[in-house]
Amino acid sequence: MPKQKTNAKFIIKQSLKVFRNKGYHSTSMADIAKACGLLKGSLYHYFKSKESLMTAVIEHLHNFYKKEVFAQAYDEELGAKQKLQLLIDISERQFFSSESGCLMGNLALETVSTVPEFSEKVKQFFQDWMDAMTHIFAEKFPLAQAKQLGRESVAAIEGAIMMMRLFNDRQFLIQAHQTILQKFNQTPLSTTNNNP
Amino acid sequence: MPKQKTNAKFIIKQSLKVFRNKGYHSTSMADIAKACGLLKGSLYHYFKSKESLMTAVIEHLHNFYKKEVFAQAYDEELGAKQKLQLLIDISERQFFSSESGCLMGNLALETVSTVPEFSEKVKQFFQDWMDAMTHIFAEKFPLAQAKQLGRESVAAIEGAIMMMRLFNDRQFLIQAHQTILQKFNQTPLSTTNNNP
Amino acid sequence: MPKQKTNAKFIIKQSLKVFRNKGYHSTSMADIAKACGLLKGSLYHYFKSKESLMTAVIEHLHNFYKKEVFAQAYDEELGAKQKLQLLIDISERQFFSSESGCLMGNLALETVSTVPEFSEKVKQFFQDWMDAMTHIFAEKFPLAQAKQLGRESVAAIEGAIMMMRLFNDRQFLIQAHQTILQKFNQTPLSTTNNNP
Amino acid sequence: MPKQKTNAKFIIKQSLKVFRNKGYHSTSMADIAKACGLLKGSLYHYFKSKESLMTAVIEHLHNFYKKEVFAQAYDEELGAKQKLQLLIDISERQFFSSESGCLMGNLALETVSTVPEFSEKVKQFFQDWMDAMTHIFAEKFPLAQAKQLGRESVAAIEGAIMMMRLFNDRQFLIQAHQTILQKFNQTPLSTTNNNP
DNA sequence: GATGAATGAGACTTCATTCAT
DNA sequence: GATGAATGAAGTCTCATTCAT
Repeated sequence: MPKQKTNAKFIIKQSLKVFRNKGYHSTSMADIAKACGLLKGSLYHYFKSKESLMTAVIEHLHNFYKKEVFAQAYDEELGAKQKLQLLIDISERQFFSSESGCLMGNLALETVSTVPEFSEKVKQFFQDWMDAMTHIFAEKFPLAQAKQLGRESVAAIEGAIMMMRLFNDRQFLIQAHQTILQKFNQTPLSTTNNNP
Repeated sequence: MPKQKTNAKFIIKQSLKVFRNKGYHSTSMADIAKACGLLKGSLYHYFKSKESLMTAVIEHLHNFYKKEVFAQAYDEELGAKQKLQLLIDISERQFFSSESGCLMGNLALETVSTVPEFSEKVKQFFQDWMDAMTHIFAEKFPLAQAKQLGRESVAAIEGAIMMMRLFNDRQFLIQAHQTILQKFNQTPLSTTNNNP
Repeated sequence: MPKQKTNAKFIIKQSLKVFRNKGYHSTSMADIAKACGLLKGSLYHYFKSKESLMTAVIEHLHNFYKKEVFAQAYDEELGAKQKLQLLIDISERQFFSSESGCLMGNLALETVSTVPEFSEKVKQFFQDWMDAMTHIFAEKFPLAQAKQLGRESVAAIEGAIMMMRLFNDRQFLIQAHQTILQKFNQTPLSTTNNNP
Repeated sequence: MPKQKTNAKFIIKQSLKVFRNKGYHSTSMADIAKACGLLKGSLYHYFKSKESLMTAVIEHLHNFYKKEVFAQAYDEELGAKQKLQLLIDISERQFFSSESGCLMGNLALETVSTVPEFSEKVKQFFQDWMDAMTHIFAEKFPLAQAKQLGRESVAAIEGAIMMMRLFNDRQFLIQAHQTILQKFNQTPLSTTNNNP
């Protein structure tokens, strides 16, 4: 039975929820402290600033996705279609489990012009995600097309999450995922396609 | 002879730029004042609060899109495909002209959980946009499918704008628009099997 | 038919009402302008500052009381008791006609330590009032006692007006006035009172 | 070993002095902070707003009077006259010790039309005071008359404090108290004619 | 390690006052 | 004389951060 003692990991996990829900600027250190059952001052034993806490949260989340989600794309025991389905299932579960959308997407829009340090990390996250998708599509499609599909898929998912949250309607994300699967099932663009 | 003094419209236009770039919470009234060549206090001659200024900005932008963009979808002198192309061209020009993405999308994520008043207005904006897209698709596709396509198109565009801004790469939006056009050219799902 | 045109007198009269109701510090120039049907800036054609406007209001009210109220105390065609009754009747009517108590009393408490210029004028007002009461009592009582009664009467009336306003109960003032009349009807303190 | 740090009680006591002297609206949080040896922001650790601080001050003062002053009226080991004398002595000492009059009276006039929340509390204070006076008078006078005397006494004291402060002359309050004692020594109005 | 008092910069907002029109 | 835009100082309040206990 693990003791639920306060430590950096616990603070990160609680912060993640608060940041994802309220955004970076609207979240106060007091909000986070409350979510952790601490007082404001205590947070500074673990993180030297709000910004460094946010950075830790970003990295935690990025690592989580790398291990739990993107890694599936490189599990060569599975077929491409299986992998795609798996990625979609896992991330759908993630985004459904919180009502607050995607922290990385939220951050992308909120801090791109105010906290460039975050942008770099958020870009890396999305790059990894697009690479994973590209890798899957590349098993069936030419690389250039696979890249397009990877980029487009991630963008479509993020757009869908935005609309899902705004309208409180999960159908947006479900639909986006279905469309991605359909695209995978399309015939690749053949570069040479003039048969009788 | 044009009036010289600052007026509400000018403040709205300047605010739009600042809000779109920095977000709502990170933009101070001093930022806006500077962008308008005024001092903080002077803004309160025109808007009684930061929130009411933001509301005016939202409404201004919504009206602009209604008149200049969405209206094209209902111009029955044009064919559906022409209309779709027109919508895409106009909004692409809009989103390219600012480096800051889409204010409505930014707001959607930033304020959905902190300023519900804005969310309502942002929702109306996206609903109008989706309706316009749906109206175009409905000329070729069954209504249910047209609705899906309308929702998906708007979501995809917003996702693409997010990525475009983050990666500073217009290709995301261009690609999203191309995909929408391709979808329009697809064969509709036939709801009726064509047996004798 | 006198034209109700804006002039200093009109502004003074409107200001009096607003100041009496809201107090000096809580009344803004915009409040006064609205009560006069003007805009803020226009007030400065008539008074160079809020303080000078307040001063004019004090002087106006002081003059009004001198002429319409205190003067009765020196109308030697009337008997002392008649004069007292008259003073009471007139001032009761004044204080009943507004729901906002006594401007001078309000000012006395609100600005005594923040705007000494007002205090001096307010003191003169109350001094004139006490002198008038003293003058009446002096027709029946020895001067020292008359002075006491004059001071006490004015104080009691002001206290009653305070309570009247707070509790919205005119009985306080009515009762204070009755008590003053009773005091007048008492036998004077005889300085030599050792009769068998 | 007494705690060293500032605490809410200390802030309340310092605030009381400042509010009583300058009034509610003219007192800034910076004024209070200075009186407490703090900076503005620090006050908000103890009170969430200026209004809630003022409320705490009112309640503190009300409780003080209930325990230290009004309670004397209900100490049935004393005779009515003794009690009256005691009440007067204690409150006289209070009002002499500050040069700023009576906070409750000041507030009554300043905030009756601008901060209704305060008015309610101020009314309760004066009601308790009048009840205490009434209780004493009722030991000698019929209840209706005792009520009148109670109301009138409190009103007269407040009026006297106003004049005392304005003219910087303690004689006003001394005189008011003497008059109250004299009234107590009067013969009650007999409600029953004493015929056989 | 945890507290919570204290800080000080900066946010939104109000308002008396000025001045060009 | 009247306007209302503009000012700038000052007010209330928030918050990331520090630090003695």
